[in-house]
Amino acid sequence: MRRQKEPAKNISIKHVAKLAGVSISTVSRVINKNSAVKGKNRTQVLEAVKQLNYQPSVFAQRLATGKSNVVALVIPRYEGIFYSFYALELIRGIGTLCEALKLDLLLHLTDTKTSFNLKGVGGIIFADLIGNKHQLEEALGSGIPTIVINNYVDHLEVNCIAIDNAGGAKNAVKYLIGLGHRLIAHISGDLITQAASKRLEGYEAALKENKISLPAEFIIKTDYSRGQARLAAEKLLKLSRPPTAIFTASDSMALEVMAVARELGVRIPEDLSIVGFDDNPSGLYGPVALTTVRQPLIKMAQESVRELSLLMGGTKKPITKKTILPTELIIRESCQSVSSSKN
Amino acid sequence: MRRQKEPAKNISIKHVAKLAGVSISTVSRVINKNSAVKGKNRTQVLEAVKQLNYQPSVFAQRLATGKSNVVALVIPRYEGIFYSFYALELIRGIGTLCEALKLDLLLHLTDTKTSFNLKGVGGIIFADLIGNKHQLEEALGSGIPTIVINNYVDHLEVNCIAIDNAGGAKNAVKYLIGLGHRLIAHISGDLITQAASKRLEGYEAALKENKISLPAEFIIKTDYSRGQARLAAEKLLKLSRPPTAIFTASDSMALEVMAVARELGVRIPEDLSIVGFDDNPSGLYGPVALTTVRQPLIKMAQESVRELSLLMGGTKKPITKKTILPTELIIRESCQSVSSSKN
DNA sequence: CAAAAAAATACAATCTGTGGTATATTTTTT
DNA sequence: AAAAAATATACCACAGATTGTATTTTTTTG
Repeated sequence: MRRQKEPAKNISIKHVAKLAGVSISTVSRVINKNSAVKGKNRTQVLEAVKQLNYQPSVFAQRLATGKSNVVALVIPRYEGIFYSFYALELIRGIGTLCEALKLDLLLHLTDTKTSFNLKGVGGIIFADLIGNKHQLEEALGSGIPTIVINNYVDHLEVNCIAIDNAGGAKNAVKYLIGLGHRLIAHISGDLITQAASKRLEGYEAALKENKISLPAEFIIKTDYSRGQARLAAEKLLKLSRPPTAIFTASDSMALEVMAVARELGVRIPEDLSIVGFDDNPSGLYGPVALTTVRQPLIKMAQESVRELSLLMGGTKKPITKKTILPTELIIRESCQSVSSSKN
Repeated sequence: MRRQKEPAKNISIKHVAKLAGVSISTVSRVINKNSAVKGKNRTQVLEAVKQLNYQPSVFAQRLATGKSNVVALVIPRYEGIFYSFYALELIRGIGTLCEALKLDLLLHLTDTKTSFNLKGVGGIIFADLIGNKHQLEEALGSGIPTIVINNYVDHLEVNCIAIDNAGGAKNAVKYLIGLGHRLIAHISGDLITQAASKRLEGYEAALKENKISLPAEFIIKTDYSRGQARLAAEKLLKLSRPPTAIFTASDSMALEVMAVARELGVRIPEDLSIVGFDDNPSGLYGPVALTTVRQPLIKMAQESVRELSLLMGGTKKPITKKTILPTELIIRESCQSVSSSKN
């Protein structure tokens, strides 16, 4: 168990300059623009840098240039395994690209009441705007390059990348219709979230397009929680004329529906088809693998960093860019065509 | 869609000083030590600060003081839902406390080959040392306060906080023994990880303490993956004299064992008791809730930030502190006493 | 009330870089 | 060979704070 010795006094650009026998500014030039300094001086500087193991102070650099290569990711502090997967997927995507682009990633967990400071941050990514619209406005007001992901923001001049929730939902329901289902119920998420309301929208659009009209009780609004999903499932399955298929606004709710069905002796997919949304790996662990709508999380994450780094680069004129990424229907075992369901 | 106007030129300490009619250093003193400046000057400075909405530049501060309040969390870049939960739990714990202590949290995803820079970082938390021992040594060499969590490091002078994997495993197995089980198998994780080898150790200790000796085939070593867990489960359950209980080194493997059991018609808990490790919420979603060993992730996370901030405070003498946190056995539905298992 | 002590404040150096400009040096052109 | 152009480097003024020291102001005290 050796004790680490105190590190020698920090070596600054001065020491390098002295050792190399050139001026400070020459060292600075060598380090920054490769072009300016050439020949013997350049070699000597590089040699000195290596010999002293010199690393410029980021703080001095940022102070001098006024630029920061720190990206702040602002993301809700929710709990739960489904959210964990989602959040970490985003973080991995963003983190990986930040690393590639030599950006530092600062993490900022928020809830509705956190007021944060953006001091020293060069760019901001808002994931999942929750009740914190004012934070976004503050960020925009500060002039720091900002981008919003997983929310389509149309009333503010800010780049955003969202997922085609409506389209994904519509496709899912069309798939069920294609299997012959007509009695298709929907368990929605919390409609104050954009995702949930768009998914409901997509569900309704698919029905309308196919001229299917259903009783109001076929749509049940929840807050995304397991508890409410359970209640919804029970209500639907005990209907005198129950649905033959249920589309839920999230995988977690779909799994809960499966659990309820199991308890009530309703077989999946023979008696009931289920489609979820998110493509959470949990959907694979049960007795019946869940058919679901996959969202391109990693792609969204990486795209956001790419766009942000462009904004941070600064020279570009800030054309506000709104992106919507397509989803993909992942067909597994939880759906069956209605004709074969009488087995 | 309003366009944000360019923010006014940054206001620095100078402007405040001028407006308040005092010197720059007086302003600085007001902002930092509350004591020095009093009376009218103090009031005027505070007034000016508010009026100009002055916020000191972190870079200048760090440059001047040589101190940084940035904490870097170095954590593996693994994927998968079980890891996601674990990692996000840690991140939430650390992030929350960082916020409380006014520390910035920098995230650093690593794999064995990433070489990272610790420039401008005031403290480092290593979570789950993977193949990156050299990174840890680099950190220690740099003199930056460092702490390791979820690994017990005894050969280096560094604070660490780990979980009592051996004790947790031992308790779990003792619980099974208490239920009357004697044929208890273990599916281990990747033994190059400390957690897995300690869990195996605890399993063996519990058996030894109760003078139970079992054939070698009752211990199966895996890499934590679902695939290998499946193979292990199949091998165990097809034994001529199969185990009546299985203790796995992780919940994910326990769930896989459950799936295999279901396929083979082995009832849980009637025919087979299962205990996992981790207390991952996924364990709650299946038909039978999993009995498991809970690790105090949040506590570990928060403790690490608390210790680190002390180290970063600096004045303290660096007494190396090694902490081991206890686990808790969470009893749910996946175990049954051996006598009642003949039903 | 003046002198001494204490407190408050201003000045200037420092932290470590960047970047514009002036000067010195080399290269190219005529 | 001289003039013009291009290039390399040094010098210096920043960036925005902190902090030790000198100085001024205030308070205390004999």
